[in-house]
Amino acid sequence: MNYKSVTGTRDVLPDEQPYWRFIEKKIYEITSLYGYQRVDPPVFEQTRLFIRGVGETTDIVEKEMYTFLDKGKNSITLRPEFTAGVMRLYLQNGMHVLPKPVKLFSIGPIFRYERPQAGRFRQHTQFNVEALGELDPAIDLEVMSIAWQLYAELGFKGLTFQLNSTGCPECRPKYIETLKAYYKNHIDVICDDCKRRLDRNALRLLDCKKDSCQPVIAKAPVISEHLCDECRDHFQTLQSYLNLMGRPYTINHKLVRGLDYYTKTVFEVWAQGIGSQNAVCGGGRYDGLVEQLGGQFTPGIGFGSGIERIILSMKEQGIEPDPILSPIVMIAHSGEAGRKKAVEMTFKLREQKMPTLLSFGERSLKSQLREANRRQVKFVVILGEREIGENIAAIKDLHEGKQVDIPLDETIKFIAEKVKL
RNA sequence: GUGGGCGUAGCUCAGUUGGUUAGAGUACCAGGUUGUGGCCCUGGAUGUCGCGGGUUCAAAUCCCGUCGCUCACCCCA
Repeated sequence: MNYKSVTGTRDVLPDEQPYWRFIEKKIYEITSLYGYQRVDPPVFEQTRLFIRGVGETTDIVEKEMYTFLDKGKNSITLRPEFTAGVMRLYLQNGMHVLPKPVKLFSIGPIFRYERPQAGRFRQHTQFNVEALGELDPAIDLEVMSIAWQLYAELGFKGLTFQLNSTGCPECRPKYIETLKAYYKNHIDVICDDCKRRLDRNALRLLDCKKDSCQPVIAKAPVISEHLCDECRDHFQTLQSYLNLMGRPYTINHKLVRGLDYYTKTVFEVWAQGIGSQNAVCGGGRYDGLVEQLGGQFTPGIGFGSGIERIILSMKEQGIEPDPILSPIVMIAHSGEAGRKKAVEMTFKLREQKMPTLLSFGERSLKSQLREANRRQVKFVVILGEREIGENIAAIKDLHEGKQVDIPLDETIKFIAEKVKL
């Protein structure tokens, strides 16, 4: 084999397409139900947008971006997430004059240079939702509900949100100091990774999976008990809304997200069947981001959901997507006149929106029938010497195993009626 | 970036302590029906045994290197 797909990328073959269609269809239905409009920012942006938007010290920016110089010597980066690009799109196109909240969604590929594993790829596809300009926790509920309803309508069972609040620039730094102080008293028992986290990204200390660190995490100060009044109110109101709607959720004190811009609400939806990953969906509130990128203060909340992970999880749970319609008629033929008639009839049937296949070349009727069977069509129209001579078509129903002769000029009508049934 | 497992036919895999022309299932093609699919029967085609080097009379098998895939860690959808 001379050429292979690049590490961490994958081919989506016909067998998997029904999943994609099914999911996309549900996304369109639900976003329009909630009043979200689609936007498509470009796949690449100026590198500095992501550095500023995602955060200089995040893993994504430090080691996972596909960054290159184009021929004009501009530093370009394939998007490692949607939010920064959507914020840029919002500002550049003056969308801040629209009635708030501005509610947007996107679907498209995301690129991160990571080691691939089950449920993780270097190119994956995200369904992304953003709501801008609204502080009311009801918008948090709305955004979370989009994710919820999508998975519910796809057929997922036993859904639960993982929920936490990461505070705001007011209360979070104070909490981080408290957390650091606590950890410094236990520095002799924590793992090397955690020692590094203590300096660089203290919130991630809580997410360590090493057994030896668990006792320390268990007794660590909890952020929800260190929130400022505003953040605590927001968090409590959101919980009351979730209770009202009967949406199950688990307060997860260890849930911190890897991007710098999150404030207040952070959440994930977990699923089975995606290897050691568990999130099909992750998101939260980012009230300072638009300002950070040069706009006016504009609160926002959103999430990203990985479609490949949704599909893996659907397969795991045995959820079948709606099938894609395949051709139901095939035209077989023999002899010069039959062949001509077959070409003509194929295209006429397609003009009538009848999904039709033409048998190509000069082959035995047996081999044409075999192909028809393999392609799972229901009807085969046979146009051979006998049929042409008698000005008829033989129509064989492969499911029933029955065959009838129909006058040539009535065959299209005959099939059209059969197919309707 | 770190660690484990694995690279044999289009696909899924077998290949015993190194030993003749490397196998099975499935898919594919043909015949069994000189105009009729599926099921069944018979036959056929298909491989640089990932790549490079080494050990040996002899390597798919052992050793080294390399590339790739995969799972996990970090992190994330």
